[in-house]
Amino acid sequence: MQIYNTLTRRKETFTPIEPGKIRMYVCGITVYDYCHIGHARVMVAFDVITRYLRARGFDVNYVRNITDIDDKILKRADENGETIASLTERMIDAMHEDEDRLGVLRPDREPRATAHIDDIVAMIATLIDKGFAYAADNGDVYYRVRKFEGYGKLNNRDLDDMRAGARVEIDEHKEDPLDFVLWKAAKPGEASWSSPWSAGRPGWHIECSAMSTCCLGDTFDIHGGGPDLTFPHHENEIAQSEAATGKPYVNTWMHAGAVRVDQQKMSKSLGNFFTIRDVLEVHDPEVVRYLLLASHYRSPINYAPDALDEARHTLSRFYNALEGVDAARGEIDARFNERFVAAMDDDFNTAEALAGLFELARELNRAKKETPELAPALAFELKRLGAILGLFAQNPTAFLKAGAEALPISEDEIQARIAARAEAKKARDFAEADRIRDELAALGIVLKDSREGTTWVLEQG
RNA sequence: GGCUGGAUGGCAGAGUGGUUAUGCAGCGGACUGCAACUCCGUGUACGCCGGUUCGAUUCCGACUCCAGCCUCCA
Repeated sequence: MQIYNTLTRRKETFTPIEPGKIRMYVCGITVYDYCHIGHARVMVAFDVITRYLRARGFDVNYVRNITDIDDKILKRADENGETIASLTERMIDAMHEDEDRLGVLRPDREPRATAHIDDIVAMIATLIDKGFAYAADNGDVYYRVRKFEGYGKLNNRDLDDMRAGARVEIDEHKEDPLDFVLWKAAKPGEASWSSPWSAGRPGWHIECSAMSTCCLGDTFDIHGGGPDLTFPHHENEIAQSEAATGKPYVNTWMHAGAVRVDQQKMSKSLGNFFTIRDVLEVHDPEVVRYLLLASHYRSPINYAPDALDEARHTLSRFYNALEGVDAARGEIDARFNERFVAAMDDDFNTAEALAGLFELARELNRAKKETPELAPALAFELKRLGAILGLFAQNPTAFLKAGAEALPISEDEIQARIAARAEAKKARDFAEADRIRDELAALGIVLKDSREGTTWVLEQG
């Protein structure tokens, strides 16, 4: 199996530290607002990665943290006039609701920063002992970046090339402008925890070092996250953890590609983001999931509402194939599974894996009319492989009729119209039959005739 | 300025040193009363300029353009 490693900037053969077991940490979100499509991409990407690794027989321990204390949280809670706990609990619940709807399985553990203050303080103390950190007289603790030899290795960056302070205020408490904060002394009235240096709160980077090490050990297999975390967040994590433990931190670094809007990165600071819940108001969660999986997890994708309409249309092709077949395990050509596994083994190439599933769907459609006895096994295989991507779990008819509850006409009335059309057809009154069909089509109801009778679906996309 | 990526047919999007990606749309055919669904067939696509090679979209170099990181951001 090959995985692209951000650290080496190439695909590498993946070998777990402990045979058969994979320890994976992914940076989760800071819970001060609703999740947007960029978050959804990371969630879905690592969900599929986890599902596939498990299907491949690995015992995966998947940890994704929750940042529940930081400046943005303090600010937002203050603006809202609510407590930090109230804000973060609301946002954690919302995040869980969003990912459940997207079919994202929960990580095995979701450690929260506020529950690991002791571990964080202990790691900072170790870094001070080893000379990699220092307490300033304002109560802050900083990491001494130039002391760590490998600093910049994840981003191929040289310390002397960095424009220190070019875009950020230089803090006079720092020995070097590039030093970053490990512990932040609280201002009067701010939430704080006691520490040997001051009453304060952890810096952002240290929590991930502390929690990942706590949950997964000094060295683990995979560390993932969004595209904007490589610098400084992950670079700083490496500096903290390797300085503290004296061991390599992570073997494989994985980063998802950005979600763009109008060719610009979707981000909180640009304000050009779509929240997951807003998108799910108008689109089936599986359609959103399909759209994210239709391109490789590392490529940038441009988010556009039209793309979702097309994704719905495309996904309905699979459901059309699955409709009317009772899937059942059976003998099947091994090439479908082989192509799927080969694609996923090659750095989780979901686009190529899906291309293979389209071939399988075509084979299923062919079987449905030519060799019906083969259809159940093909449908089973399609659903089995789809499940590894978290797709095709819905009832096909339900998917194809999704949105029907909003129609101004009931199922019974539609059936009555279909029966009337059948009568007209029988009487060879095609003008009347077409009139009925057009009338239903105006509502988005598409009729599908077959030897077994007429069924209907809602217009797709 | 430094560092990463990317540029593929009408659109989306994989991939490959010489042979079909895939999906949508289009075109032709089958099925159908006509359609829809489905099936069959159908596209001299690889930013630009050089180089390596028997042969490059695929490797190498220059160039142009796009995006990301260098500040909080998934």
